[in-house]
Amino acid sequence: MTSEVGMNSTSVEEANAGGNIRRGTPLKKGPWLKAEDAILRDYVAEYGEGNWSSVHRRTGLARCGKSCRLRWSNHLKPYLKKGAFTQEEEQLIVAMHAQIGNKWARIASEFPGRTDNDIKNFWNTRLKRQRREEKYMLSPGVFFGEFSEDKQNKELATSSSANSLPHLLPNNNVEIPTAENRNFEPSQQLYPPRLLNNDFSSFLGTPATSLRDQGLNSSWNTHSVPSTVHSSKRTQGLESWFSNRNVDLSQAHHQYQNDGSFFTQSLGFSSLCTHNLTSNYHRSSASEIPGIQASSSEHRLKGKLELPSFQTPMTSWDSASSVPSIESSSTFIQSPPNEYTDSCSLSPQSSDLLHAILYGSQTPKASSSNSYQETSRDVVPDSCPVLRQIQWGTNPDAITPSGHAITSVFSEYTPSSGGSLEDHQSIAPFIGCNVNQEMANFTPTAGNNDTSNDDLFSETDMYFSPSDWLRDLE
DNA sequence: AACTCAGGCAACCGCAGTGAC
DNA sequence: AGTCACTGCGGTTGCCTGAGT
Repeated sequence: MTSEVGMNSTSVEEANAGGNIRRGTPLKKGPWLKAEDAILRDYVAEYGEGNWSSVHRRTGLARCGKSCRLRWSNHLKPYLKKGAFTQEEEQLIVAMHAQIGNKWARIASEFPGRTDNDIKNFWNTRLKRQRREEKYMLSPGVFFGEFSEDKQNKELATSSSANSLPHLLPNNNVEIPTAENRNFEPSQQLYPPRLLNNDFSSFLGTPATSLRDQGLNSSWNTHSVPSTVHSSKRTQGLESWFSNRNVDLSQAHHQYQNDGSFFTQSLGFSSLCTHNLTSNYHRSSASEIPGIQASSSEHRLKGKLELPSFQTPMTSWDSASSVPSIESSSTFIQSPPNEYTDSCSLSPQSSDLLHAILYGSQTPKASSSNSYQETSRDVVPDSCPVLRQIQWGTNPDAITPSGHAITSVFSEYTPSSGGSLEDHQSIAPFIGCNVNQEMANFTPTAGNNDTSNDDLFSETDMYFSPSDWLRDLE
């Protein structure tokens, strides 16, 4: 038979082979054959996209319309981008997910050539890893008896009930109806999500040493997320990671003591995590950390060197200061080094697009502006508005597409409610401005271990509240 | 070499939204 | 207003592959 789209019967039979499928018989499932792809391509060439349900009727292809649509949109469509996500893409995905959650199609719309399935798979891969870590971490006896079984169960239930990293989402229980319906505009919406907020406020307000001195020790250990990954992988991962970057942790630690925020940003850990890392790296100082047995420092080192995910288990959130940063972990997990990274020995993650956005001018740019911008320009297609806009954001002095300097854009969208200096300055650090004194003085207090998730954020939300932002952007 | 495990990916399923009738 | 078909989306599952033991 000759199909209506010009395919001969041989190709249709070939395509339907194996399933013993003819018209009127059950449709085929499973992997697509090349012959099936060819039929579908021909069909689309003839009739265009859409009317997927008629594919079977017109071509004899034993696939349901739904399957055809999926196959086309995910694999056969022209200009689809295959291969691994670039560092910039990863950062952007993380940032967008932090803002809008599991809106894969929405996120994918900002990635020309990428499908929602691609992005979803990418994210789920991360999620799986996190779940594993979570499971391991909550195993009785794995950690330090810090948490009661009740608490573990409760928190495990909490974390697993949400559709995705709920504890990471900036608006965990908050709808962002308007925000997700409008075009994603990084200049507005890449403002620090809650997890960034907490991370930021943690290191901003209180150096780890202070927290330690205050006896806030509960969360220290819980950051050491052991991994089910082979130890060889772990050590290879981070040890080489550090060595490749000539990261002098002793200097880093020293710098952290003097400027906790910078070091935390640079290393990509939340402050406590950072401190743990450095402390463990210097074994002699490992015992400084409450609850950590110096004798097991070697093992802990490996544990800590596990690639962290920002999807840190709830159990580690006893302190508001312990929320890992979104951009840091993604860097650790996903990001290979690049030129920009290597140009800043103490700032292995400073190459990150998000880092550039969030920390703006804080990171010195090698040879003024070109090194980074050229790099990003190379990877940012003109067809990707978000990435282009982010490029704008990397330079605090840059002019946005709307003709505003970043700082002025920031001012534009600063919530007017309260109209306070605090509101402005709360975001300021992310674009390289100074931090108000109130924030700098913020110190998480010990003894609120029973803090609920909401309470956990309450203090920092005073400073950063994406939902407030989005509401005020209305 | 066999086994295990994690990562990556493709595909399916179910639900919801939308437009035509 | 109700029904139906179509489409889009998000969640989930299963398969394949590579690395490690």
